[in-house]
Amino acid sequence: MSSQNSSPPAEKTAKEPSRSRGLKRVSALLDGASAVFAEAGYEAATMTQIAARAGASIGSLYQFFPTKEHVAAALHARHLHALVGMLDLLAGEVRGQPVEAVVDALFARFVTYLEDNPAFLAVGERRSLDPAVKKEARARLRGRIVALLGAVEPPVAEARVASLAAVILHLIRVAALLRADDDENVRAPAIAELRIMLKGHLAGQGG
Amino acid sequence: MSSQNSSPPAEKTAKEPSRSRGLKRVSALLDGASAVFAEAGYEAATMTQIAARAGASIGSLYQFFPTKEHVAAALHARHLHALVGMLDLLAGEVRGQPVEAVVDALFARFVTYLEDNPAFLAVGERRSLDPAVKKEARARLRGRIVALLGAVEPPVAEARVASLAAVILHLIRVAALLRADDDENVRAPAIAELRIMLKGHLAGQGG
DNA sequence: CTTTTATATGAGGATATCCTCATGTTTGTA
DNA sequence: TACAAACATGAGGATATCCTCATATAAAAG
Repeated sequence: MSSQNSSPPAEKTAKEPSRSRGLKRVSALLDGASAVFAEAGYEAATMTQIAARAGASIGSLYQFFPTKEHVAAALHARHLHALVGMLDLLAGEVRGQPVEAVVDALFARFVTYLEDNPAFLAVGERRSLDPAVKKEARARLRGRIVALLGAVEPPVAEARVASLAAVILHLIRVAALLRADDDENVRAPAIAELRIMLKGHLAGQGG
Repeated sequence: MSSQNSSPPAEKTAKEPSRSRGLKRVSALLDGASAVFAEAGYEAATMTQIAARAGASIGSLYQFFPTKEHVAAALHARHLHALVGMLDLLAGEVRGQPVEAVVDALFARFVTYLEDNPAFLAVGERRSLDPAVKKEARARLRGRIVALLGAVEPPVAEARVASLAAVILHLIRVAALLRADDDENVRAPAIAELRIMLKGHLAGQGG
């Protein structure tokens, strides 16, 4: 019924660049894709736009990414890698600090990242994304939040760490999306309310 | 750059049905659109699929909806109307009850509605939706939640009703989306955590 | 019954997108 | 330098979607 879908199949394999020129090209192509996906969303983005934005020809784009799906997948992986790295770095910085401080820092950085890289949400929530991949991505991020909560002093009740991490991850997305949804009059108090609520909840658990 | 977009323009006007046969047809067409949008999302849905699903010809579809955008707009309006009606009904039922009960009932019905009508989220979050329309829709729904919170006993602090409503509306969406995102092991505890958090927050405000 | 208006239908025009491919250019290497 | 392999390029084929339109039927009006 549809032309360019592929959940289980997608037989084509991406060709990896081997020379330095190819590496730069791929990077530029992903940057271009990032811009286009952010502006138009995954489905409305066109391969021609992406190539143009990267200063490359359409043929060059297809040399490395045999499908638009492959572009999105590569971008998704790239951002996931960056995010995980960021969270690991953060874990080192805040080890031993109280929950409130840790969650504050986590919120601040994560939300900033999502705002600065809207393409991540665009490719991370596209309809064609394999649900298994999506779940695994979420699980990875949750895992890092669990690690953050596990190194907090005084410690959080072990039993609730997992569900807390899930809730926090969702709230972060809400906070990021909230900026676009409502206008300033609604948004600022709502974000404040969100933080107060979460902090109150955390205070009740920990100590 | 793109073929079927229209944020400000969209000059074409939809023709309203005047005979009973036309009314039925429009209803059937919207039902078909609902099913297709829910399964494929707005962008991947095709007018041919919608017409087929409604048991109508493609020409008949275009008779009443000159554009796919018009179909989505009509569906959006229809669901908004239904939701507002539901919330008004609920307001009558829970008047004078404590916050916790009201919020529980609100969550239950709203989330159920969103789960039963996934097309509403599909058309409500499509990229081509005019931001002004989106904001207005959110404002309408927030307004009804404000009304609900205003008729609670004992009363909630007036100053926070607005931001509470905004937060609740977002949490409802999270709860609805959460079902699809994570698997049962994560999801159930996360929803429980969300409710506990919100209730704790409300208890702290009200009495 | 006749006329007029609303509704029904599906082939096909216009367009846009994904992707291929034959050919040319650069880069690394022997 | 000479050769091979990686990379670059853009015209155009295949396809799919949106939407139009000429024509046909049902239903209300006169």
